[in-house]
Amino acid sequence: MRIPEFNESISVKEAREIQEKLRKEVITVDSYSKPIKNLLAMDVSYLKAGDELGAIALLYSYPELNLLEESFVRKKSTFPYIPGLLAFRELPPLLEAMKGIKSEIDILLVEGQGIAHPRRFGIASHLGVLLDTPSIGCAKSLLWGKHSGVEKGKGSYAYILDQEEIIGVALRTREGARPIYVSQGHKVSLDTAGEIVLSLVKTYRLPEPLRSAHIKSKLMMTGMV
DNA sequence: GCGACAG
DNA sequence: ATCTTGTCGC
Repeated sequence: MRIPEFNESISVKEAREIQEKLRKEVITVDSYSKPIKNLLAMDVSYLKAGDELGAIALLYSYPELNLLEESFVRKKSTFPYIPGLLAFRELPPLLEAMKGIKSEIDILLVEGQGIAHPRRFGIASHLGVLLDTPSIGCAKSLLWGKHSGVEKGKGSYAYILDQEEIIGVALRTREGARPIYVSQGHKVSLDTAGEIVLSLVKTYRLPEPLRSAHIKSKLMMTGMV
């Protein structure tokens, strides 16, 4: 898979303009032909002190979830964390990590929002559009929109709304745990995104691939491995 | 001005 | 995101 260049020296204003321009490319209906046979889980970890980011990409077979490939890179941060502009901070290292993955990728699972974003262009949508690959956004907390209460049982959900528009789902993946926030990244419908995420949940709140990515990137970053 | 605010 | 042990609750 060819990885595009990413302009890392832009202003906050330009970043928002890029989102407004690229949001037009997002496709929010299922738009892939071949069955999904693998999935790339991606996450970024930090160190308490310092300005380095550690990005990891784990390729799993789907739906068996056997780890097929793994790539990790460290990179200096070039953009601050600003709500709504997370992609400009984390995409550079994530794209770098993807260069270490040899196989063709069927779908991307990204830590963060898809279209559940003020400009409908969270990091998962951004990555999906740049690579023209189906992607799903999966976040641990809400950035944009409102939702009603979610029933107690696993699999229950409530739509995330911005006015009248549905921009994602608050999905209960485990009883007694707060819901997670799933939204279309690119080329997948909300239904499909929710179904895939739920199929990846085993024992914990987070889907297994993202949970592993969290743990592994943290270990790599702290030099524990 | 006030409140909200992915990682 | 990150700093951190025990502890309350199902």
